[in-house]
Amino acid sequence: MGRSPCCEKAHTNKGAWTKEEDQRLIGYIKAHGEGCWRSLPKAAGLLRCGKSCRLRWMNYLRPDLKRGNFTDDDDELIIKLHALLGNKWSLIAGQLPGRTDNEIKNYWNTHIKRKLLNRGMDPHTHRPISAGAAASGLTTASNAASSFPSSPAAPASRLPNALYTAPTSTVSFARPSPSDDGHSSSGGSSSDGPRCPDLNLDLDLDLSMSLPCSPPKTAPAAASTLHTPQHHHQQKQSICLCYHLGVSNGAACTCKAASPAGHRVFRFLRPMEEGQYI
DNA sequence: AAATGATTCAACCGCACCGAT
DNA sequence: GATCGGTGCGGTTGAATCATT
Repeated sequence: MGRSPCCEKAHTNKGAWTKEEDQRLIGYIKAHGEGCWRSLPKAAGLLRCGKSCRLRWMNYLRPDLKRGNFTDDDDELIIKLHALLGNKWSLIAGQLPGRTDNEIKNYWNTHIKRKLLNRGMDPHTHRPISAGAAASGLTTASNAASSFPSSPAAPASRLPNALYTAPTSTVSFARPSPSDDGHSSSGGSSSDGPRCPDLNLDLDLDLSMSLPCSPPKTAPAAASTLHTPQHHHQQKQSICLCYHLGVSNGAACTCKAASPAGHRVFRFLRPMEEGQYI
């Protein structure tokens, strides 16, 4: 029973890649393109699992990867996107051209978590740490934050509730007060009342603004017939999230980057809630 | 200079999903 | 509708590197 393993483990290398392996992989993909990772190792003469090849290529060898430090702007964007999407690293990475999900995940765990903690924010909920447990009378948005995905099983469709259920076309998150930039746990935002008091963010989602990228033409029709989405692979039932985020145009929106295999039409998607229309 | 602890990040693992059959 | 193979994602691990004593 069960599935056959993705590769014959007894005959595959593991661990760090050598330069020779890298060159083989690069050479093969340059010649034949990505795709069919399962058969790639054999075709390329690599004693590696297909998944390992894919990971190496995606996270390290791809020519369009941006190496080097994250800027403060990157940090803030990641924080905002994490507040909206939770641990959906691939979606977050979709908004940071040249960055990989793995890189962002690592960066989050090693840097941004600490940064938020230093601000007195809970990196999971994006709420002030001391006020978090005591918070009551939560708004929709703060409910969304409190249900954030530390739970691996949390369906993606449940995550960005702040977006999904926002009663108006604009969702505003409280801006952290200057005094928060330290150890303040009083959290100026906690007294902001109904305006998403616990999400210490500065993220305005004005859906009435001029849209940076058009929603996919096929999405509305598909979305109109969808049922409850259960996962994040929703190209048939999704719209471009850039569209809703109001991400600046051009490079930031990588929605239209299709994978060589043509699986992904839009790279940055969010599932539609039932009954929701564009 | 050596030992120890902390941090970083590439890589692995298991699972879930999609498309094909 | 059920099953299977391929792929992608998120969580975790562990070796390498850095900082401190």
